[in-house]
Amino acid sequence: MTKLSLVYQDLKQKIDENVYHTDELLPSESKLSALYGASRDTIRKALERLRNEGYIQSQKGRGSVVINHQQYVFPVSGVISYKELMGRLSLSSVTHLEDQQQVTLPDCFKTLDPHMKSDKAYTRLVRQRVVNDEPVIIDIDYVDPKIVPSISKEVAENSLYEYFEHDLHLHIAYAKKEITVEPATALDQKLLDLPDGSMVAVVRSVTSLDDTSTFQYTESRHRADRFRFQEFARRS
Amino acid sequence: MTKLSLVYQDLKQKIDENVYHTDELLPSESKLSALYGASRDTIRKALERLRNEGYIQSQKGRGSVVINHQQYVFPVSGVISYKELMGRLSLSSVTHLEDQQQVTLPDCFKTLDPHMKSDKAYTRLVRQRVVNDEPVIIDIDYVDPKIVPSISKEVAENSLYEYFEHDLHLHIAYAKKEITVEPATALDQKLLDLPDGSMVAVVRSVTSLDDTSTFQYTESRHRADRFRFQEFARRS
DNA sequence: GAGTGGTCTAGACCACCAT
DNA sequence: TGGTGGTCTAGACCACTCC
Repeated sequence: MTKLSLVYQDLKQKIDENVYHTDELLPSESKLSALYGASRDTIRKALERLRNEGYIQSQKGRGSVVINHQQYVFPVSGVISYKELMGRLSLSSVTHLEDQQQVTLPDCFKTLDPHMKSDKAYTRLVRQRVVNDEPVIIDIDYVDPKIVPSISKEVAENSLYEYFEHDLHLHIAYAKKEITVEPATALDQKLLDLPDGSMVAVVRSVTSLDDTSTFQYTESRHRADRFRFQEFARRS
Repeated sequence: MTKLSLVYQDLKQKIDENVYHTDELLPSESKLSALYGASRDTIRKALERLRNEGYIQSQKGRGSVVINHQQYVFPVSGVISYKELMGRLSLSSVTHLEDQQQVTLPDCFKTLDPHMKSDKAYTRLVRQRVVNDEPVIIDIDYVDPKIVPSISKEVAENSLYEYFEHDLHLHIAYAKKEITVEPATALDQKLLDLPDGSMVAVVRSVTSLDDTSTFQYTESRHRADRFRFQEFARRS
């Protein structure tokens, strides 16, 4: 753990637990510097992260104010696994692996990754996510078999990311995402229990590692009436 | 212009114009430092911005690689005005002011701002956005009249943000946003030319100033078939 | 005038990559 | 082994807010 992350984590936790509450000023940067035994620069880097995530707003000559930040709903941005998200939201859910086979990539990822290879073989997983006995999401993943040679049913029904990072020691770095609204397919209707003519919200992502190699394409199909994405953004 | 933004802007432009192309390494931090006459720390801050926006990926011991970053489509995050966006996409569009009156806030913003005042008067604008002779978005804005006393038809049909920042000297700082998919209302059907039973993608935002005061609530209603949001995200 | 955050600098040490 | 990015420090000056 770096000193930076320690300061960042601690401040975030204290804001979450209302040790510092909304509309209040944090201690000044020099006070935090003394408190944590870190240089002002290190403190400032921690504060910058909190600013970017919507925890605080800094004002020249005054200090850093705690913002009434959102309870998490479903973040658009953030490269986070379904399992991690369920944990943060304190929800429990069940995942069913519906299908696994070798295929080539569908064209629907072309807008996200114009240079994708459409002749290369990928491992395709179809998983259904059930919350409170209701199916709400279908995840269709395409994983590069050169990087991830095999995926067991247990892994698929628990967490791909845990497996990738913990067991395979892959360093997931970033993703490009896209949200659209589309007519439900026959598969959607079957697995999400939808009537004919329904719409679904589709989140497609292309995920890359540290070394910029793209290794996973995901299509996440949500029941439209359960879809709610939230986001914090700063004016640049 | 600070030195930091100069370096950042220049590097960004050079990546956009393929002076540095995809999968290539940027000059090292110490070389950039010499090139721009700036300290390594200033260079690093500029590179960090580029990392966060999906322009580069840095690798310890190697350097910073240019990532094949996305052509802009429609960013989810980012506090950006419709006019600015049309400029970036090189699209031209026409805005019609459909209605303006004093009202109280509707409840639909409660999930974004639980502490909103539902008894306070706001200026409500209804605007229709037309691209290529087709209506694609309805924007419904609620603006705090204590901060923005009046809005002319010219301003409403050009750009609210230009007016807020340029003329009123307001410092727009951040926004919370939410995306949902909802049935089209009668107004949607009329202004977006939609058949009965259609769905629309709705982006609601709550926008705040420098001093953390909330001054604008926006409901942006998109034709579902024209809705495509893109986003870059990093694993934290 | 005292205190605050914003910008910028110069220097140090480390872990990692390439050769 | 030399060069790279990652972390951390100490100090300087500025613009701003608040009293």
